[in-house]
Amino acid sequence: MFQPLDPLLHSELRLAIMSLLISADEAEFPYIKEQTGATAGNLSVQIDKLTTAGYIEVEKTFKGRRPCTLCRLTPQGRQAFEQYVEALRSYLEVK
Amino acid sequence: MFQPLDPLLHSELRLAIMSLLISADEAEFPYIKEQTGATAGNLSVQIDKLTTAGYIEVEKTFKGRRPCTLCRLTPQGRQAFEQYVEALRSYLEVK
DNA sequence: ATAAATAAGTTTACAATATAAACCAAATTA
DNA sequence: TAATTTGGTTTATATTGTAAACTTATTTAT
Repeated sequence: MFQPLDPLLHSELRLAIMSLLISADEAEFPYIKEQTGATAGNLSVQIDKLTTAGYIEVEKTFKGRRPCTLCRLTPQGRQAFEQYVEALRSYLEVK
Repeated sequence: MFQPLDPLLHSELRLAIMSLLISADEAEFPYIKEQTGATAGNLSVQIDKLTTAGYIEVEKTFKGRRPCTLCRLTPQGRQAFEQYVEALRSYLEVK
Protein backbone atom coordinates (compact mmCIF):
# COMPACT_ATOMS: atom_id res chain seq x y z
CA MET A 1 0.00 0.00 0.00
CA PHE A 2 2.27 2.76 1.26
CA GLN A 3 5.93 2.43 0.41
CA PRO A 4 8.31 3.36 3.24
CA LEU A 5 9.92 6.77 2.94
CA ASP A 6 13.71 6.87 3.30
CA PRO A 7 14.05 8.77 6.60
CA LEU A 8 17.27 10.33 5.42
CA LEU A 9 15.49 12.08 2.59
CA HIS A 10 12.22 12.69 4.38
CA SER A 11 13.55 15.83 6.02
CA GLU A 12 12.87 19.30 4.75
CA LEU A 13 16.44 20.54 4.76
CA ARG A 14 18.08 17.37 3.50
CA LEU A 15 15.50 17.11 0.75
CA ALA A 16 16.23 20.69 -0.26
CA ILE A 17 19.96 19.98 -0.38
CA MET A 18 19.41 16.92 -2.54
CA SER A 19 17.01 18.82 -4.75
CA LEU A 20 19.60 21.52 -5.37
CA LEU A 21 22.28 18.98 -6.18
CA ILE A 22 20.03 17.05 -8.54
CA SER A 23 19.82 20.05 -10.82
CA ALA A 24 23.12 21.78 -10.04
CA ASP A 25 25.26 18.67 -9.85
CA GLU A 26 27.74 20.62 -7.75
CA ALA A 27 27.26 23.40 -5.24
CA GLU A 28 29.21 25.33 -2.65
CA PHE A 29 28.29 25.43 1.03
CA PRO A 30 27.44 29.16 1.10
CA TYR A 31 25.25 28.79 -1.97
CA ILE A 32 23.29 25.92 -0.44
CA LYS A 33 23.02 27.91 2.76
CA GLU A 34 21.58 30.87 0.91
CA GLN A 35 19.19 28.86 -1.23
CA THR A 36 17.82 26.83 1.66
CA GLY A 37 17.84 29.58 4.27
CA ALA A 38 19.40 27.15 6.73
CA THR A 39 21.81 28.14 9.48
CA ALA A 40 25.40 27.08 8.86
CA GLY A 41 25.29 24.71 11.82
CA ASN A 42 22.21 22.91 10.73
CA LEU A 43 23.46 22.70 7.18
CA SER A 44 26.78 21.30 8.30
CA VAL A 45 25.07 18.55 10.29
CA GLN A 46 22.71 17.57 7.51
CA ILE A 47 25.48 17.54 4.91
CA ASP A 48 27.38 15.20 7.22
CA LYS A 49 24.43 12.82 7.38
CA LEU A 50 24.03 12.76 3.62
CA THR A 51 27.77 12.19 3.26
CA THR A 52 27.82 9.34 5.78
CA ALA A 53 24.95 7.73 3.90
CA GLY A 54 26.92 8.00 0.69
CA TYR A 55 24.28 10.17 -0.94
CA ILE A 56 26.60 13.11 -1.55
CA GLU A 57 30.32 13.68 -1.50
CA VAL A 58 32.14 16.68 -0.19
CA GLU A 59 35.32 18.06 -1.57
CA LYS A 60 37.24 20.62 0.43
CA THR A 61 39.16 22.84 -1.89
CA PHE A 62 40.23 26.45 -1.91
CA LYS A 63 38.97 29.42 -3.81
CA GLY A 64 41.99 31.66 -3.82
CA ARG A 65 42.96 31.52 -0.18
CA ARG A 66 39.51 30.89 1.22
CA PRO A 67 38.34 27.37 1.96
CA CYS A 68 35.57 26.14 -0.31
CA THR A 69 33.33 23.20 0.48
CA LEU A 70 31.96 21.65 -2.67
CA CYS A 71 29.07 19.19 -2.56
CA ARG A 72 27.92 16.88 -5.27
CA LEU A 73 25.52 14.01 -5.62
CA THR A 74 26.76 10.42 -5.86
CA PRO A 75 25.06 7.86 -8.10
CA GLN A 76 23.56 6.26 -4.96
CA GLY A 77 22.27 9.65 -3.93
CA ARG A 78 20.58 10.14 -7.24
CA GLN A 79 19.04 6.69 -7.09
CA ALA A 80 17.85 7.19 -3.51
CA PHE A 81 16.24 10.46 -4.48
CA GLU A 82 14.44 8.87 -7.41
CA GLN A 83 13.23 6.03 -5.23
CA TYR A 84 12.03 8.50 -2.63
CA VAL A 85 10.01 10.38 -5.21
CA GLU A 86 8.58 7.10 -6.42
CA ALA A 87 7.63 6.11 -2.85
CA LEU A 88 5.99 9.48 -2.28
CA ARG A 89 3.63 8.79 -5.14
CA SER A 90 1.96 6.06 -3.10
CA TYR A 91 0.93 8.76 -0.63
CA LEU A 92 -0.01 11.50 -3.04
CA GLU A 93 -1.83 9.82 -5.84
CA VAL A 94 -5.56 9.58 -5.46
CA LYS A 95 -6.49 5.92 -5.65
CA MET B 1 12.78 28.85 -3.89
CA PHE B 2 11.72 26.01 -1.62
CA GLN B 3 8.28 26.34 -0.07
CA PRO B 4 8.09 25.31 3.59
CA LEU B 5 6.61 21.88 4.24
CA ASP B 6 3.83 21.75 6.83
CA PRO B 7 5.56 19.78 9.60
CA LEU B 8 2.26 18.21 10.57
CA LEU B 9 1.95 16.57 7.20
CA HIS B 10 5.62 15.94 6.62
CA SER B 11 5.54 12.74 8.67
CA GLU B 12 5.28 9.30 7.15
CA LEU B 13 2.44 8.04 9.30
CA ARG B 14 0.38 11.24 9.37
CA LEU B 15 0.78 11.58 5.63
CA ALA B 16 -0.45 8.01 5.18
CA ILE B 17 -3.48 8.69 7.38
CA MET B 18 -4.32 11.80 5.39
CA SER B 19 -3.77 9.98 2.14
CA LEU B 20 -6.24 7.29 3.16
CA LEU B 21 -8.83 9.83 4.19
CA ILE B 22 -8.45 11.82 1.00
CA SER B 23 -9.72 8.89 -1.01
CA ALA B 24 -11.87 7.12 1.58
CA ASP B 25 -13.43 10.22 3.09
CA GLU B 26 -14.14 8.20 6.22
CA ALA B 27 -12.25 5.36 7.86
CA GLU B 28 -12.27 3.34 11.07
CA PHE B 29 -9.30 3.17 13.42
CA PRO B 30 -8.60 -0.54 12.88
CA TYR B 31 -8.74 -0.11 9.12
CA ILE B 32 -6.23 2.74 9.21
CA LYS B 33 -4.08 0.67 11.55
CA GLU B 34 -4.08 -2.23 9.13
CA GLN B 35 -3.46 -0.14 6.02
CA THR B 36 -0.61 1.82 7.53
CA GLY B 37 0.92 -1.00 9.56
CA ALA B 38 1.22 1.37 12.51
CA THR B 39 0.95 0.30 16.13
CA ALA B 40 -2.26 1.34 17.84
CA GLY B 41 -0.36 3.63 20.19
CA ASN B 42 1.47 5.48 17.50
CA LEU B 43 -1.69 5.77 15.44
CA SER B 44 -3.62 7.14 18.38
CA VAL B 45 -1.03 9.83 18.99
CA GLN B 46 -0.85 10.89 15.36
CA ILE B 47 -4.63 10.97 15.00
CA ASP B 48 -4.69 13.24 18.04
CA LYS B 49 -2.25 15.63 16.44
CA LEU B 50 -4.21 15.79 13.21
CA THR B 51 -7.39 16.35 15.20
CA THR B 52 -5.87 19.12 17.28
CA ALA B 53 -4.73 20.79 14.09
CA GLY B 54 -8.25 20.59 12.74
CA TYR B 55 -7.15 18.48 9.78
CA ILE B 56 -9.39 15.54 10.63
CA GLU B 57 -12.33 14.97 12.92
CA VAL B 58 -13.01 11.91 14.99
CA GLU B 59 -16.43 10.55 15.78
CA LYS B 60 -16.76 7.92 18.50
CA THR B 61 -19.71 5.73 17.74
CA PHE B 62 -20.59 2.10 18.31
CA LYS B 63 -20.73 -0.80 15.96
CA GLY B 64 -23.12 -3.12 17.77
CA ARG B 65 -21.62 -3.04 21.25
CA ARG B 66 -18.04 -2.38 20.28
CA PRO B 67 -16.70 1.12 20.20
CA CYS B 68 -15.91 2.42 16.77
CA THR B 69 -13.62 5.36 16.08
CA LEU B 70 -14.41 7.01 12.78
CA CYS B 71 -12.04 9.49 11.19
CA ARG B 72 -12.75 11.86 8.39
CA LEU B 73 -11.03 14.76 6.73
CA THR B 74 -12.11 18.34 7.37
CA PRO B 75 -12.11 20.96 4.63
CA GLN B 76 -9.02 22.49 6.26
CA GLY B 77 -7.39 19.09 6.20
CA ARG B 78 -8.07 18.70 2.53
CA GLN B 79 -6.71 22.15 1.82
CA ALA B 80 -3.60 21.58 3.92
CA PHE B 81 -2.94 18.34 2.10
CA GLU B 82 -3.27 20.01 -1.28
CA GLN B 83 -0.96 22.81 -0.20
CA TYR B 84 1.55 20.29 1.08
CA VAL B 85 1.57 18.48 -2.26
CA GLU B 86 2.01 21.80 -4.00
CA ALA B 87 4.92 22.72 -1.73
CA LEU B 88 6.55 19.34 -2.34
CA ARG B 89 6.69 20.11 -6.03
CA SER B 90 9.29 22.80 -5.36
CA TYR B 91 11.59 20.06 -4.08
CA LEU B 92 10.84 17.38 -6.63
CA GLU B 93 10.60 19.14 -9.93
CA VAL B 94 13.79 19.38 -11.89
CA LYS B 95 14.42 23.05 -12.46
C1' DA C 1 -20.40 -18.37 36.44
C1' DT C 2 -15.87 -17.09 35.86
C1' DA C 3 -11.41 -17.14 33.81
C1' DA C 4 -8.75 -16.32 29.69
C1' DA C 5 -8.29 -14.07 25.45
C1' DT C 6 -9.35 -10.44 22.21
C1' DA C 7 -10.59 -5.73 20.76
C1' DA C 8 -10.03 -0.93 20.84
C1' DG C 9 -7.72 2.47 22.23
C1' DT C 10 -4.83 5.88 25.50
C1' DT C 11 -0.89 7.17 28.32
C1' DT C 12 3.72 7.60 29.02
C1' DA C 13 8.51 6.82 28.92
C1' DC C 14 12.27 6.56 25.94
C1' DA C 15 14.85 7.01 21.62
C1' DA C 16 15.80 9.52 17.62
C1' DT C 17 16.01 13.88 15.20
C1' DA C 18 16.43 18.64 14.25
C1' DT C 19 18.11 23.00 15.24
C1' DA C 20 20.42 26.98 16.81
C1' DA C 21 23.77 28.79 19.90
C1' DA C 22 28.40 28.66 20.99
C1' DC C 23 32.66 27.97 19.35
C1' DC C 24 37.06 27.81 16.30
C1' DA C 25 40.45 29.12 12.74
C1' DA C 26 41.93 31.77 9.04
C1' DA C 27 41.65 35.84 6.23
C1' DT C 28 40.47 40.50 5.43
C1' DT C 29 39.74 45.30 6.71
C1' DA C 30 40.11 49.49 9.65
C1' DT D 1 47.29 45.07 15.61
C1' DA D 2 42.62 44.94 16.81
C1' DA D 3 38.10 44.15 15.06
C1' DT D 4 35.25 42.01 11.64
C1' DT D 5 34.02 38.75 8.29
C1' DT D 6 34.07 34.21 6.15
C1' DG D 7 33.47 29.46 6.45
C1' DG D 8 32.48 26.34 8.74
C1' DT D 9 32.10 22.43 13.20
C1' DT D 10 30.68 20.93 17.82
C1' DT D 11 27.45 20.43 21.19
C1' DA D 12 23.58 21.24 24.09
C1' DT D 13 18.68 21.62 23.96
C1' DA D 14 14.16 21.27 22.27
C1' DT D 15 11.04 18.71 19.45
C1' DT D 16 9.18 14.70 17.59
C1' DG D 17 8.25 9.90 16.87
C1' DT D 18 7.46 5.44 18.57
C1' DA D 19 6.52 1.34 21.00
C1' DA D 20 5.68 -0.69 25.40
C1' DA D 21 2.69 -0.70 29.12
C1' DC D 22 -1.72 0.06 30.64
C1' DT D 23 -7.03 0.51 30.74
C1' DT D 24 -11.67 -0.85 29.90
C1' DA D 25 -15.02 -3.48 27.85
C1' DT D 26 -16.34 -7.75 25.28
C1' DT D 27 -16.27 -12.20 23.64
C1' DT D 28 -15.18 -17.06 24.05
C1' DA D 29 -14.00 -21.22 26.53
C1' DT D 30 -14.46 -24.23 30.64
